[in-house]
Amino acid sequence: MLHLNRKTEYALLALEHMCLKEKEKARHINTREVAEIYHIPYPLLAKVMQELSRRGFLKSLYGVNGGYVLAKKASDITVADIAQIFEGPLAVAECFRDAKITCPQWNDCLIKDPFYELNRKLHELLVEMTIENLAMSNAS
Amino acid sequence: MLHLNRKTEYALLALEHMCLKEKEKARHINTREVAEIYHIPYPLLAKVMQELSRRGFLKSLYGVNGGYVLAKKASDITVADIAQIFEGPLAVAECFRDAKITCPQWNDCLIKDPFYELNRKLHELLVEMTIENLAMSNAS
DNA sequence: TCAATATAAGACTATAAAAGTCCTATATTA
DNA sequence: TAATATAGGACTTTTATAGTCTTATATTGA
Ligand code: SF4
Ligand code: SF4
Repeated sequence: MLHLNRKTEYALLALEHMCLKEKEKARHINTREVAEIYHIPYPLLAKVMQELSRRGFLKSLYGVNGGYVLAKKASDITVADIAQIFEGPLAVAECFRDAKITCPQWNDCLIKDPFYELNRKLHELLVEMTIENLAMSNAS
Repeated sequence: MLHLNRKTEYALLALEHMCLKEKEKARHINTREVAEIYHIPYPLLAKVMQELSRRGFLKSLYGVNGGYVLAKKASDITVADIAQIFEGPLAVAECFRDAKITCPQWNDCLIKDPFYELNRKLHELLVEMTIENLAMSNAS
């Protein structure tokens, strides 16, 4: 239960990899390299990278020696941001996700207030997890 | 993202309802009553109640005036327990769910340690949420 | 110049999980 | 003994996730 999906994981792996290797290699990092190291299906990771680029988290470069670099500081990218892109808004219950309430239980719901609190706390946890923090726990 | 499923919600609604109404009504509470109040499809809620009974959270009584009563103290039933029944073990990433590691990223995974911490903290939050606590926030 | 390389984008398929339905059996009571 | 309520299993529908395929575009370097 409460599973994050693979695209989110692939995105976080790629971003953290770039945070750790970017300066060391002093060049763009391409999708194939990341896919091979972490055994991620290339076409799927490519989609993920494109989405990150479209959303302004990566800057892309075409052609030979092309690839991506981080477009933001690693400390300004959170797991909450990335998960939101690939899985939509954080919502322990569906009534926190949609603006319009469609849940038939809503009027008499006994759990929505405590669940809203849970949602808030969980969001805090995800915001605390920045790419920089993730990278620090794996720095050699 | 990080959605709890409907069966879990239905189970929690039913349990909390029973916690609040059990003493007041001094009798068993049946599935139809709960289904009607909260607008839950009856056959689906029936399944949920049966599962809760099988797992020892409810005691059942057949026949006319039959129904269910709580088999444990409300303070001893947590959201973690109930969600576990209907959605399996808490696992932010799949490698925390299965004993045998099948994830191709595992060896080089840069995120599993921080994710494990997240998983632990999230579990704490769910264990703190007992049926009694839920009921208190809705007591009139 | 042109072949190789790498990103960009959209359509498509397959698989799995969630949600809901249907049917039949069994125990209890008024 | 008819009505009521739990028990259990099979089944269908719907939705979300995961992965694939194809084509187009920009850049580089030989
Ligand atoms: S109103 Fe209650 S039952 Fe409906 S989605 Fe929100 S928390 Fe769940
Ligand atoms: S090893 Fe890493 S990528 Fe694989 S499931 Fe665990 S956290 Fe996710």
